[in-house]
Amino acid sequence: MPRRYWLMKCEPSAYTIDDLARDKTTSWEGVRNFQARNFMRDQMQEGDGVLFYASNADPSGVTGLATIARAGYPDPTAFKKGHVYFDEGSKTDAPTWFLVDLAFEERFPGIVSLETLKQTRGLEAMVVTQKGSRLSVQPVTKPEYDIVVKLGRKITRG
DNA sequence: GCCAACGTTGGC
DNA sequence: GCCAACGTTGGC
Repeated sequence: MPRRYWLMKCEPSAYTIDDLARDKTTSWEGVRNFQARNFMRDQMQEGDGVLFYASNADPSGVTGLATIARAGYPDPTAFKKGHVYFDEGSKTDAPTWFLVDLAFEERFPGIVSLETLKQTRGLEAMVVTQKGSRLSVQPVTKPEYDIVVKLGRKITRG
């Protein structure tokens, strides 16, 4: 299985690339969307590349890189009664929700803004640049990933 | 804070 | 199985 590439969104008020740099690894808990769940449960493999995307930010955009440190496994927060991510329908013997672990890889010197992504040739088909795209876990092609990495390392400010 | 676009739910 | 109503996402 060749290495795959992904984009994962998070609001800065919840978690940032700096938090990940500090923590080294984190569990991507709380995703409650079936499409995103399916990617994490069925397709993500250890070592896959991740574009870390800050949504609802100023500006929104890719702030760095991570790798998948652990492939999909049941989201423990779904089983915790009283937890914000608790889901009564998710049973330990038949879990509804899954997550992956991320490992910090790189923090870009600036943000590759959504506007930049939209204006960059080769990224026209990226899910995140499509109008109304709300999916928080998205597949990214290797050419797209490479272009964003190049942009991220080049950019000098947010 | 607004609101368009989207996903989910539930009545029928 | 349709679809209106509702809640959420996320750019602006």
